[in-house]
Amino acid sequence: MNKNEIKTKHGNINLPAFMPDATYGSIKSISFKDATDSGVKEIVTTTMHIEQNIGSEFIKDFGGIHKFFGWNRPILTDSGGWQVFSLIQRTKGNSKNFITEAGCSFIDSNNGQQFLLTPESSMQIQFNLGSDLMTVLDDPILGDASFAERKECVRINTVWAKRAKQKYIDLTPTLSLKGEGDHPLLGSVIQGGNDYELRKQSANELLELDFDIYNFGGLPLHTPVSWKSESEEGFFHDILKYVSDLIPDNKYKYAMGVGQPTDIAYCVDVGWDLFDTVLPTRNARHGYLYVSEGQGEDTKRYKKLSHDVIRIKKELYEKDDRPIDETCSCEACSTVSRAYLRHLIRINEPAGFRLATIHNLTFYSKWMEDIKQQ
RNA sequence: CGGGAGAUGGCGGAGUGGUCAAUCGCAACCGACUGUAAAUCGGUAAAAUCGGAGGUUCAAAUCCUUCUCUCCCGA
Repeated sequence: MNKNEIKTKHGNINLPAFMPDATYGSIKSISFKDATDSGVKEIVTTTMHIEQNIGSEFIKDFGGIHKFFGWNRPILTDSGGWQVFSLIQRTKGNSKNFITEAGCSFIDSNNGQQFLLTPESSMQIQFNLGSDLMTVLDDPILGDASFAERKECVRINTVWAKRAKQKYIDLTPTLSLKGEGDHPLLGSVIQGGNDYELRKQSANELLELDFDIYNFGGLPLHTPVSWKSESEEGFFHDILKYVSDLIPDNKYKYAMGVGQPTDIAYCVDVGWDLFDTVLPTRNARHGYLYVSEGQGEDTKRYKKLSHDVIRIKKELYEKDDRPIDETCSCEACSTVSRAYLRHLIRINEPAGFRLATIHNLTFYSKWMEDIKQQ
């Protein structure tokens, strides 16, 4: 096994790798051609959104998710666990959205029907799509949930992982006959919130089940008390190193939802191979751009790596005729001024979102190259 | 010319006798964003004595008179 790359039917993934999120089947505001031009080599998409909005049976009949997207590079599918978790978090009090050991039960907002997502059905959906890297249905929990809640989530999470793995084996008859690259790889998600012992328990239980990829799950979001506010970046970094150390080096390690460029650099340092986050794309739409050091406002550092940040909507850039980043050759930097991009984004013009997204993804691509050079 | 409606902060627009030196939204400025409820969310600042004049009242942006202007309908 070569830890520098992952073999898939749709090409090899060079590690470490950053994969932008194509949540509803699209990297928001750009085309896959734009993504390719920005250096994107692999993407993440979410099974739940595809299942609910298009239907994986349809995708299967159509010829698979790669054909449907017009993207023939690797695709990692998320299980839907996080999406349901997110749904439950934001509809607290709605007794129709809940999790039991059977699976995730929730109201499909598209048709009002009760929907049950199980470890088995999530796996089936991902096979229907023809994913390259799959994720077992997991049971996320916020870092600041009660210990009892987190413990129960870890228990269910392991039960589900076991069931998902069995389903995966059932659907992969040639599994024992061929090697990596001939069948999709399967990842499970380590949970446990902000408790080291629970993380260790979760990791150990999942390691017994022998997955190809081990994911760090449950980066807390949208909570009044998140890890960030409870403690400084130190804890965030510490637990990612701690969990990475629990996973043998012959396994691929995927830090879900990470993160800021400097956090990715840190995580690579402590052993993580795969990353995905919404930050470069969402921030682009909000006018938050990543640039080389010396080109912007605040400087962010990790060891020898550093970069600046620009909040393009600020008055400061009103008359700025320079490119976003003078050292960047992306479409945005080679065609428009900061002043013009500022104008486009301030009036919510899709063309502005597109250029900003192209720039940020180009930055992330370069950043991953810089990390490899370290 | 007749009939009707209206005039409130940069803009839109609440408010029809006291609790209105005036709600709210937009625009402005600043922040946040981490397996996307996110072209979203939060904060800050600033700005109107409520078209002009007169009157009623203890009290009016709110009622009355009149003037100015705008819009709609009909000649």
